[in-house]
Formats: sequence, C-alpha cells, structure tokens
Amino acid sequence: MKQPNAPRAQSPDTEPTNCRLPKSGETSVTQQPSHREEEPVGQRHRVGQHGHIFREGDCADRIYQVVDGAVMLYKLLPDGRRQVVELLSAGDVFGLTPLPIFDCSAETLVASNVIAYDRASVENSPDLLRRLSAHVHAQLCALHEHAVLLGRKSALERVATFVMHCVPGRGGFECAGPRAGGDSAIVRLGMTRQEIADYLGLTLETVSRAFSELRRRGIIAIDKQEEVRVHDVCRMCQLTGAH
Amino acid sequence: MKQPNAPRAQSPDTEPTNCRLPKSGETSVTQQPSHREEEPVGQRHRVGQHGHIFREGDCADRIYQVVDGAVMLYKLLPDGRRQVVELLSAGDVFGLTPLPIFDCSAETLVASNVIAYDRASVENSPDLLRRLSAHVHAQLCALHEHAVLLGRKSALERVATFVMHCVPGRGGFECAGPRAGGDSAIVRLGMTRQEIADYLGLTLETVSRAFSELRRRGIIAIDKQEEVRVHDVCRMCQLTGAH
DNA sequence: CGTTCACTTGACTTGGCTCAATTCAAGTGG
DNA sequence: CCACTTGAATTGAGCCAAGTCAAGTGAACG
Repeated sequence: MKQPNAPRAQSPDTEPTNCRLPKSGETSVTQQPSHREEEPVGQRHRVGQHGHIFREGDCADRIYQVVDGAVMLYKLLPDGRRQVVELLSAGDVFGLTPLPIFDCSAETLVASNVIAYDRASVENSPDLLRRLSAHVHAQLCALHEHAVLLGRKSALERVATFVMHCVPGRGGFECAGPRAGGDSAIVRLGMTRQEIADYLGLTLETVSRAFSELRRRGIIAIDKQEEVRVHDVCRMCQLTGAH
Repeated sequence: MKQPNAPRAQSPDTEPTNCRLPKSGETSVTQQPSHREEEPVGQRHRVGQHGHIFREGDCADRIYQVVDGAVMLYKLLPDGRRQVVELLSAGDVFGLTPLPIFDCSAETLVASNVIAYDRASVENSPDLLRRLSAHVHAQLCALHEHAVLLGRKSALERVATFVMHCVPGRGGFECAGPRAGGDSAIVRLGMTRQEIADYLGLTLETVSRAFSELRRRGIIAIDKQEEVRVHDVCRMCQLTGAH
C-alpha cells in the first residue's frame, strides 16, 4: 500500500497560470519607504482567504514576506498526498529557492498582506538581504523543530505541540512558566482539521481523535470548532514531548 | 506509549563544555583569503570522525560552513528520542539561529573540515552573507523535501529516497533520466543503520528490513554493508514516491 | 578463536490509517 | 420559523505498517 490519505487530500482549484500576482504597476501597488537610496522597493499585495500566491513549479522571480495574516507552504506528491511544510505569519519570508522555480506552493489561510520583492534586486541589496536573513534563520530552526515532530512524536504530542504554538509566549525559549491561579488561554486555530493533519503528518480523523482525547482528559474545551480553550497551558505543554 | 526508539537512541559521549572548537589562534587556524578588505576571515578546523562541533544549547557565537566531509545536525527529546534534522556536505551552512544558543547539535559523520566565522562579523559583511545565503536557500528546500518524507512517505519510500540522494546527479531537478544500457551505480552510505533511521524517522530494524526488501526485489545488492550497488537507478527512483 | 559491534531476521503488538456512519453548524429557501 | 442541503467534524470497527522484543548471523580485531 502507498500510505496515508492519498485520495483524500483536496485538490485545489487548478488554474495553471505562471505568476498569480500582478506585476509592477498593475493593481494595489504601495511603495515601501526605502531605508537607503538604492533599497529595492517591494510591492504590497492583498490576498484573500485561500488565495494562492504561487504554486510549486512556477517561475521563481520574486521573494515574498508576510506583512500580516497567515500563509502556508505545502508540497504535493504525484498521487495527491500533501504535506504542509511551513506555517508563516508576519515577518516570515518565503519563495526562496536556489532553482529558477518554486519548490512548493504558497496559499493564504486567511486574508493577508504580503510584500513581493524582485528576486534579483534582493540579492543585490545587502541591507534587505540582512533584514530578511534574521527571519530566515528563525524559520530554519522552526523547520528543525518540525522535523522532530514529524519524525519522532506521537499523534497526541503533535497536536499538543500544534496547539501550544498557537498560545503566544508559551513553550518557547523564554517561557514564563506556569502562571499561578488559572493558567488558561483561548486559541484560534484558523485551520481546518484537514489542514492541521497535512501539517502534522496525520489524517484528519487522527487529529479529531486527539482533540477529543484532550477534551476527555479535561485539558481543553472546544468552544466553536475553530476555537479551543486550553484550561491548563502548562499541563498541555507537558504533553508535547518537549518537556 | 511514548513512541519510537526512546530507549534505543545512543547517548553520545557527554562532556558539557560550551565551545568545542578552539578560539582564534589556538590550533589549526588557517586564514581564508579575503575577497575584499573588510571581509571577515574564517578559521578552518579539522574535525575527526564522530566529533561534535557544538551541541544544542551551546552559546551560538559562530556560524559554520562545511569545506569537505559530512556533518549531521540532530535534536534530542528529553526521553532520548533523536531526530537527525539535516545532513550537510561541502558548502552547506550551519549554526544559524535567531537565539543566542544553538537549536541543535552538530556532529561529523566522517573526518571533515569546516570554517568557523564570527557570528557578529558575518551579519556585518554583506558579501559573505550573500554567499552563505545561496546555500541556506538550498538547505531550506531540502528541509521542505524532508518534511514531505517524514510526514507522508512509507518506510520503503523513505529508504529509496535516501539511497537516491546518495546517487550523484540523479532524481533532482535536472535528472538526465534513465541511461540506456545498465543504469547502475555504487553508493557509499557513510552512516550506520541507526543514524539512517534517526534521519528517516524510523527504527533501525525497519531500515534494515527496507534494505532487505530492496535486495529481495533485485533492485540493490549490499556489497559491504556500508556500500550499496543500485542495479537499476531509475527503478529505484520510482520507489521514492516522488515520480 | 573468542569478543564485540553492527546488522539481520522472526514473532508479536499496537498506533494510526481506512472505510463507513453519524452528528453538528451554517446557510438557503419556502 | 422550520425543512432541506451542504460541508466539516466526530466516532466506531477493523486492519496493516511499523514498532518492540528477542535471537541469530557475520565481519572485524586483538
């Protein structure tokens, strides 16, 4: 047998154009204030929910940065299996590749603003390159972390880790630790079970079962399907496998 | 149950010093020719087989680049589960992190030469930063690819993918395709089954079984345990799931 | 020639996948 | 306001790929 959800991954609306966003001077172009004279300007674009910014294989002549919103990068195998390889938020950079084509597809999770830079000009602007690098290094570490999740964690640990990532300021390098007296948080997931599953390397059923298990244990409550109330953040953190 | 090989991952020789390599001017320091006047010089170090360059949590005041040899980056979970997050060869960059400490450990697979740059000076040298960036972008794409492997591929597909990565110039962006008349190759793995397993998110037994299965199918022959003869590269490539 | 260390193989167990209903939430229209 | 549709999430039953545990094999070395 092949493996997980081969026939289940939803096939996105296919319109194989080559560059989704309008080129310079077509629509919604906002000049960014340049830090120096030679600083390349980025074009600011608004992309609606579930809009594709580019697809795997498209000509990679631009580099993007998230201004606000949320973007996911994913790759597909020929038989339809999908893996979400990165979840991006404000500041994160995407579209980087050593090849002339993108290695993955980029789709917004919610309506978002992104800045598009000309690839060649980024490589010639030390200042911009340096500013982007800081974010890229953070993303590298996030990818390392995610490899551990995909390679070594159980389903429950994966879901617990995912939920913890949605709790701001906890579980990271400088976690404040358990706050005394009601260490709870309300978390908006902003993704369907299928999207979460494709990010965590699971099936949507397994993700659902993990949420149910967490609820059964009294660690979370599911308010509105997309909204999770974490009763005890610290206890949840224990379940991630990282502590 | 927790999950895979919790008690099996070998615990490396533990000597919790903070910076493994000698600082400037201690041993084996070779000045690199500087491209410009202000170009920061790197210190060249020779590291023996299975030598640690740094460990997760060490003070991250340097950035490294592989000159020759092979380096693996890995992370450990508190219970001992290990995931190899990157396999690096000549040109690859490591030690990048937004935090003041390394997010993973770096260990050589074979005796290697690496260049160590002062972190602060790299961030101030546009020229060096640009040169490193090209490699970093390639590594980002490799991490995306690896996330697909870890999240969505079967054991046999993972091992087939791994072996294909060891065949130079095949299976990539511009694969020449099946060569007429005896499309075979000899591949040196350079890793133990345990290391391969920790890279592929499997157990060493499963890796062993996958190799045996490939041999049973007549696709490979195992000459000297570390050396694999691939009889039909193209047929192997089919098994990776990517084609 | 025995010890060691890495690898292989077999028997058994199990976590997560597959398939198949149900349930739930949010429209839509009569 | 209530039936009906639709899409997402949940739950259950059964199965299989990969993990665990336990021998067994084989090459390397003193």
